[in-house]
Amino acid sequence: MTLITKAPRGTLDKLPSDTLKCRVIEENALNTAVAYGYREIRTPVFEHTELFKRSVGDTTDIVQKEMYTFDDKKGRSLTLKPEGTACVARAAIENGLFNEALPLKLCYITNCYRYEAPQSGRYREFSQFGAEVYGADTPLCDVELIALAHNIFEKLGIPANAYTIEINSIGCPECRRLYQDALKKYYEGFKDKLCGDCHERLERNPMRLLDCKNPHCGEFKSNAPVILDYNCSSCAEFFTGVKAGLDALSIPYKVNARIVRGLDYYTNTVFEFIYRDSSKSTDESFGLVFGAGGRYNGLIKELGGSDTAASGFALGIERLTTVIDKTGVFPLPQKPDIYIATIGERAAIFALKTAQELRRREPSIWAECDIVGRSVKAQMRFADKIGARFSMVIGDNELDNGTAVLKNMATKENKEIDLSNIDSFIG
RNA sequence: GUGGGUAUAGCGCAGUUGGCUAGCGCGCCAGAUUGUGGCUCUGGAGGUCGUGGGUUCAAUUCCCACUAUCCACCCCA
Repeated sequence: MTLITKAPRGTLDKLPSDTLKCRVIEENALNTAVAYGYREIRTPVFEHTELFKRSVGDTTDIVQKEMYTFDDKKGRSLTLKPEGTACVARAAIENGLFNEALPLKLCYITNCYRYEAPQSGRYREFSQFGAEVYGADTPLCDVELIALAHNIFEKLGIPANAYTIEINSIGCPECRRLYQDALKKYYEGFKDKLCGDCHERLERNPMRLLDCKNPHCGEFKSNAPVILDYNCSSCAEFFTGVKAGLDALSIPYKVNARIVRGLDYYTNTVFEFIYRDSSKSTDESFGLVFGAGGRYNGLIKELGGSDTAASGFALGIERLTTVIDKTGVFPLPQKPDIYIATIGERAAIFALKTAQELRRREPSIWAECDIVGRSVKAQMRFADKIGARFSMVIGDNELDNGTAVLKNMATKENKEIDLSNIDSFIG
């Protein structure tokens, strides 16, 4: 299999059984968000490259090596969106949405693109559900966001013990600067004992030192400075408020001081939803992050809007699908209500008309009939294969008599019905 | 980007110490006195044995490269 019959690396065909799962997740997330006052927004798949450099951060891996960037025919540099938050922020600023009643709550489902090495649960094209709140700089706002996610998981049937909500506060930019300095100073003491990756982290992104998986470097973690100790009094108070709010709603969470987000724009609250397969490993570090988010108060101003607080999260649809496959139960796919088997041209036309009429009367009725001219036997076999609940055979006899036999495929019960009265088909 | 595994029909797999028309299971299509499903039986369609080179009389099998895929790292939803 080569060339044109192979999907590009890192992409995924969503086959009928997959799209069904995606729809369950998407409809659930969207409908649940509505109950919290979120309204859906859709933005372009590509944006000016500069948007992501400014928002995600020039030094992040996403911007430095993972973006699908190209020049259009007029030489403008465009980039396929690597995440949703920056795009929504841009659209909100551009369209003056902050002039509406605040807080402004927006949600979206969108595909994202990152040029990374594909791996389990990681694709170059993936989709996210996201929710963002603007103009609410309070712990309760963050609590409500986490509550929304929690509610979505609950409605999807994911058991509460299958995942953890892990929260942390990385403070305001001032707290973080102090902390990073302290962390750097601490690790510089062991510089010659660190692994190669950690040497780079020390320079580029010191907070990443804490989740190095090299056991050698791990030895230094326990005594390393903890970011929560460096939160200033107002940031600490904010974080206390978040915890109190979650407690009040009886939403279980764990404080995990090692959570740092990869994107530059986060401030204060950060959190992750992590699936932990207990049968696979007892190691704390093992887990699939299927959703994450936090507060990003600086972003709107950074992009040229007025100073507006913001907070939000994103869920990975594909990752959520694997979590539900392992823990929850997807509803069974729908089956046809009736299959009309036919003999001869006259009956085929009659069946086509009848099926059409049934579907017009009752759009939820799924009616099928033969369109490939197969034998009655083959038609019945097909009806069975697709799981039709009822079947009937129409031939010249039935057309002349005006009656036919409706068969319940499961119980084999037969019932005579009047072909001239289409209502007798229903029920 | 780094390291390791894999690559034979739609799916899951055999196989050849290099050699006749490359097999099996499932699935798909059709038939079993011609107007009826699930079981059974029979038949059928479907494969450039990932791609390109090399060694050889001969390569799906050996060697090399490339590509894809999976796993781990980096990073992340």
